[in-house]
Amino acid sequence: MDTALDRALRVFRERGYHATSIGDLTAAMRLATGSVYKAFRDKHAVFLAAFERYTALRQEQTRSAASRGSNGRERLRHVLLSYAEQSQGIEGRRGCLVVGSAVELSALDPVVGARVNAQLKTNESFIAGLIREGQADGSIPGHVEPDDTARLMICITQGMRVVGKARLALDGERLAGVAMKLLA
Amino acid sequence: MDTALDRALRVFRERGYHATSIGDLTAAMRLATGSVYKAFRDKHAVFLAAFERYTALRQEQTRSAASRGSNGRERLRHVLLSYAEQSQGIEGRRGCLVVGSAVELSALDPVVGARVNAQLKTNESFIAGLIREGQADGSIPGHVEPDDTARLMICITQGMRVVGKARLALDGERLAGVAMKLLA
DNA sequence: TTTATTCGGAAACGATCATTCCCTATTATC
DNA sequence: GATAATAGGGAATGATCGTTTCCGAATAAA
Repeated sequence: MDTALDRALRVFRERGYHATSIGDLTAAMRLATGSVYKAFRDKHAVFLAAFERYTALRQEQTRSAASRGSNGRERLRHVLLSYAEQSQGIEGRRGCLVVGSAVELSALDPVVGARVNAQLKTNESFIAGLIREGQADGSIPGHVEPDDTARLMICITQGMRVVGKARLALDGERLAGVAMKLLA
Repeated sequence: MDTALDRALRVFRERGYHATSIGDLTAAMRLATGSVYKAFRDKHAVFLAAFERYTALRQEQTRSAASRGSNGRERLRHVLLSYAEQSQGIEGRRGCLVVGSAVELSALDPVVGARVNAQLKTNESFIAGLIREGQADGSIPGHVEPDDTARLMICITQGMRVVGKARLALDGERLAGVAMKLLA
């Protein structure tokens, strides 16, 4: 079941919602039409389940990246590096389901829109938390505005996914290096 | 003709490519089905024409915003402010056709993919040019890396459009203020 | 072994899609 | 003033969409 969802996830990431047909879905999931509709109410429900799984997986990856740092500043740097890496190459071309949903569905589908909005806010407050950690442990100056900086960093990470989809190279070390100026 | 294209443009920005039917298009353009197919080869051609018009219009807006600054640094600040403003409110929810095309079509449609890629590179070198101007006129320190900084700023601007679609508020002055640290 | 029950597969359904065709005005030409 | 040419409007068309329904196989219960 989770493996089938992972396969659906991949198709949605590559093709978006509207461009993936049930045929694409069944081919990727190695399931027949009837079986998909036995497991899910409709295409929208498959998408929502895939979205939920994606955010859970990505959240885990991001926390794991953060944990590689020894203080707030370093944790933040590793988060940026992780985003840059994920946005590049074959994984980058596959795309981010949150960004894809924000652009393709946020304005048309209130349910998806709410989930995208919630996910962005979660990510943002996670970053703001890392900034405050850094200020507490002395690795980030106290005059840095956590909320504004976090929102800008969300723009950076989401922007990386867009740029990565368009096949522009993203040198994680250099980009993260420049971005760390925001913590000066 | 240009007004019809503007109307088509708006629909594509709001709904993306796959979710806009010919019916949506004819309703927005106030034209019958046959008339649309007399003016354009197919839906894809309408989209390409709308895309071209959009990038021309946006480029003009961005250059105009840049011209409001008196030196390289200030020009860059006005560009960021312009992007933040465009990404907000009703205009932000309408979305950016470049970002939308990058996410929805870049991987599926080579023609659109190439245009998106070219547009991003144009924007990026415009920003890099402003940075170099600033370094020449003394408003930006010489140790700033123009290319890396420009690429990161492209991530910021594209990210703003994503965040704006998801209805997160973007305070232009504050965001631009934080982003200007990248020029320190 | 027999009988339910569950699960996956494939054909069939109406709806909607992009596209084409034909008709009707309107303009320009002779 | 008649006629050719063109531009726009709307119905018809085949294809594809999401969804439903029905059928067969496999498993568990009796």
